[in-house]
Amino acid sequence: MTDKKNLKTYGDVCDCEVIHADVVENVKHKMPVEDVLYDLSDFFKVFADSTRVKILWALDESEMCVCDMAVLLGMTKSAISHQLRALREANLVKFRREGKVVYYSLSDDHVRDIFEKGMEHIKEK
Amino acid sequence: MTDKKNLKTYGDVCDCEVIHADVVENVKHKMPVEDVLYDLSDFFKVFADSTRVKILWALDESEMCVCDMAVLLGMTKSAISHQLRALREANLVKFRREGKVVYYSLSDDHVRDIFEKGMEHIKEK
DNA sequence: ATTATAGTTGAACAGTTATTCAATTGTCAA
DNA sequence: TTGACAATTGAATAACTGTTCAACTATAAT
Repeated sequence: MTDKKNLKTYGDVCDCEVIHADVVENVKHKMPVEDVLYDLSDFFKVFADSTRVKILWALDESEMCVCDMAVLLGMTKSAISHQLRALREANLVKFRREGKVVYYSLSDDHVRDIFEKGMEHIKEK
Repeated sequence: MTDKKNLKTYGDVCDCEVIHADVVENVKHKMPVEDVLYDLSDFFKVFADSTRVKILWALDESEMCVCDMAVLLGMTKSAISHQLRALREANLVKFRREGKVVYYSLSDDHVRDIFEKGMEHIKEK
């Protein structure tokens, strides 16, 4: 038997009649502000592409120039460079220039941590 | 001065003339197989949307029905349901039916781990 | 059976995104 | 200064993705 005190109509907000108001209110107060969750999903977008994952994985092994990465992944320098921009904007890679060559490397070790957690999950199932 | 033994032409694979062959070969052997990296980026795609992040965050606080989530996020049941499908396919949520109502909850605690790592990164910069 | 509501699903549309191509910049060597 | 090449950039295209809408299924109550 459902407790009527926990039910409430929210027809104006959504196409629902019956919800658990106490649960919703409780969770609403504990949720981070909208901006944080938006930034978080934006951050994960960076990992949501196999090219960028490959680049990050490679840079976790060794510093490399754009040409190295292009050859390693069988792609054009242009394609790699576009993705490196996304990685730079997410503060995941840093670079140094040596003559005509630009060497990229990981800027911190969050990448390895996040990859590990992801790998744990996909291996389990 | 650059060591010429580390340079090699790969004109057939890419628009590069000069690369560090030893680095590339070394990294190539250490890289996981293509499929794994593809699965990994697919997995992160699930976190790459603010609606799904909100749902996961909410479910980490409390089990909820579809209506609850719809009201909490100010979205239609349909929109929520579509995203729940993605979360189900990624084995991130489980559900139980009680009459007409379907209750969702997290299927394991990888979500919390991954959110923590992501938050660490975006807070730093 | 009929009605009402929770939830799911498929198609369509709009917005986003990865790669390609061409053009450009920066650096070095002759 | 001219030529060569590493790297970046902007525009265009093709593919992908999230939400909406309408139709549908499942369950419970009258």
